[in-house]
Amino acid sequence: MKEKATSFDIAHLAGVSQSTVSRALNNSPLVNLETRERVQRIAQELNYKVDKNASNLRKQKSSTIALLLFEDPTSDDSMINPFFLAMLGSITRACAKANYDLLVSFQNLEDDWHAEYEDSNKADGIILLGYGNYTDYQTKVAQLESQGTHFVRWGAPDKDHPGVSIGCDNYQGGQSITEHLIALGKKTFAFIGDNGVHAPEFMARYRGYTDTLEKHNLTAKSVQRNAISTEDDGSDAVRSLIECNELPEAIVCASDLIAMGALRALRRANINVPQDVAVVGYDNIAVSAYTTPALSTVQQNTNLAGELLVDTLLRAINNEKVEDYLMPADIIIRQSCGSE
Amino acid sequence: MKEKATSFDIAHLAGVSQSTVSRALNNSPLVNLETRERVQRIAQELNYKVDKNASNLRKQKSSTIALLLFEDPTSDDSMINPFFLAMLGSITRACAKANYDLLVSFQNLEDDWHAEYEDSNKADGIILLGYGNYTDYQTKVAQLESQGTHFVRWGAPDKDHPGVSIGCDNYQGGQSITEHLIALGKKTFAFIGDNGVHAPEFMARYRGYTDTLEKHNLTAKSVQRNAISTEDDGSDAVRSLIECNELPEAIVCASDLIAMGALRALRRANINVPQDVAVVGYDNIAVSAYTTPALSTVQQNTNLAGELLVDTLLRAINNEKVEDYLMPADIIIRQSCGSE
DNA sequence: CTGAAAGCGCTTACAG
DNA sequence: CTGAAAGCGCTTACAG
Repeated sequence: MKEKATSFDIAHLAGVSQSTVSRALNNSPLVNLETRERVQRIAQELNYKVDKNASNLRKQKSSTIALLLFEDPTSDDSMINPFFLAMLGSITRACAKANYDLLVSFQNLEDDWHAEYEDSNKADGIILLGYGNYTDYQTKVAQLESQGTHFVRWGAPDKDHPGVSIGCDNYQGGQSITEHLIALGKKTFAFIGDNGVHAPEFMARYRGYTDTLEKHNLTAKSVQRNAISTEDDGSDAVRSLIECNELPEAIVCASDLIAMGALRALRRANINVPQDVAVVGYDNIAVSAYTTPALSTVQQNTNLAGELLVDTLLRAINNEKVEDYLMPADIIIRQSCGSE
Repeated sequence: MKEKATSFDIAHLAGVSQSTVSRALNNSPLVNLETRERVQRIAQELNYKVDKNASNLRKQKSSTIALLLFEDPTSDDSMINPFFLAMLGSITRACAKANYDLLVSFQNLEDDWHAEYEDSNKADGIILLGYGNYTDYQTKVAQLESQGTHFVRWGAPDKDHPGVSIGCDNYQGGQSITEHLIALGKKTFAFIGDNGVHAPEFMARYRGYTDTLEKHNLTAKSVQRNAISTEDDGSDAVRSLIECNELPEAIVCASDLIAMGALRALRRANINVPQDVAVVGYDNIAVSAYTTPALSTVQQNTNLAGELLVDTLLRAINNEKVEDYLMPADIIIRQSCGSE
């Protein structure tokens, strides 16, 4: 195993100064074409790579962005929400395309994020990804902002929220799927999911749902059940619906995971979906295509989202003006709502 | 937004030299307790963080490991295999526990991995994760080794393979699930999955399967169909089984994704699982618990795997002796094999 | 177009 | 226990 080559080694071999090597390797137009090619050839032969630490230290930037995945402390620790995993994939790809490295880290909301702002040195900017309660981490985000850290957050844009947000139009998603159910002739509804201030995404979906019902004069027949976001929560909520004799014609779930639980509880109670009751979810996670019946749901375009997040952050890093962006939500119709 | 503080700023405020600041911040026992505490307090007040680039450059290490996720070029580009996603989660957590950062990057087998050895500067070691053909990337891995790069690979340990491998016992997994089916009284079998040299994991599962059949004198009634690893492959293979009138009592799939496709093709052909035919998968991806019927499968313990991978790599980085490790595979029995 | 020199912010022998 | 100094490997004004 040879010592790792430095730019001085190349300079020596190429018969030029180390400055010229650096310029040649960075494709500076200042350097003579022939010299540049010679230097690059030698660098390749030696399998030389610039030392990122040195280069970053000198340039005072890292060409790296950090992804902070924080999970709601109530969610199942062992399994990451598949939606975030999909986002992670698209973010990874978007970073690669932009020639940025991606540092990934999981955080709990309670954690001391200091461990991560520390990344202001290791990363040029931060992507914040996770559902959860604004107010819980607002102070931390505000601190990021006051430190001048560049960051973008995944979530519903919100005037009160510091920094830039990219999100999916949860209100419109809730509207669209509810409109679809109404068009299918459903008259009574239940919504399963937290509609409180602690889950703004869910709340927006809920508002889209209730506003649409209201528009069609169907509000009176709607009930709502709380469920955080796990399968068990969904199952419990549906069981309670059954026990209270409040089972409606259509159940709108705030997430696919909740809908999985709802389907399970209905199956156990020998209630047929979609014949007896229609069920819809939200997120279009991979599983939703494989349930029986396959779940109708609302899709957030994770590929687009990843690109948008990375592009926006990169523009922010370059001190360009960046703005919130709200992506449209698309409904995916499968069997669970009985449209066929 | 203030300028970022440096160790000199702290030295100035604390009335000590910059060297002492550095030592105090690194908890060097050399420095007087009182001085150390004063320095640390001031550092905290200024929200000072050591510049990782400078520190890494000086120490010539990065406290970062890189994860190279390479995907088989034949697999569906848009969706990452959920198994790898689960691994990614556990690796992320294991890194965090060890106070290492994780750089994530996706690679195609065709890619020039140079872009990543480049990480020898940015990362102290590399984790290689992905199914696929050894021979395809063997030269690249050999090059990693010859450069003295520290790396660990996820996959079946193999004497011919350069470097250290951590993997799951695919042979034993194939055995266990086949034994279970035989115990249930199944007499005729089909295996769906590539059993060639290009997919060593699948081949090991296949050998576990055939050896077990042989042990029970059931070989004659076994057929094998090729399928790379996607759902469509599994569906195609089962259709062909049906068309050729070769449908057995039990179908052993080399992966859960293949099994998903198998279930779909059987449902379309109005063949009942598990009454008419038993189906089992491999991987225990999240989806497998939600199919109808729920899929019996073989689990690789991703949490343990992530920890093992990180621990082993870290030991390799410290130039400790590291060895291949083969994790046991556990069977997960659900409804699709008709045991209930 | 090229070179000599400064300096990014640390850590760590070396000397006291 | 502490300080002055060197140096990690680059990039980039500055001067020619």
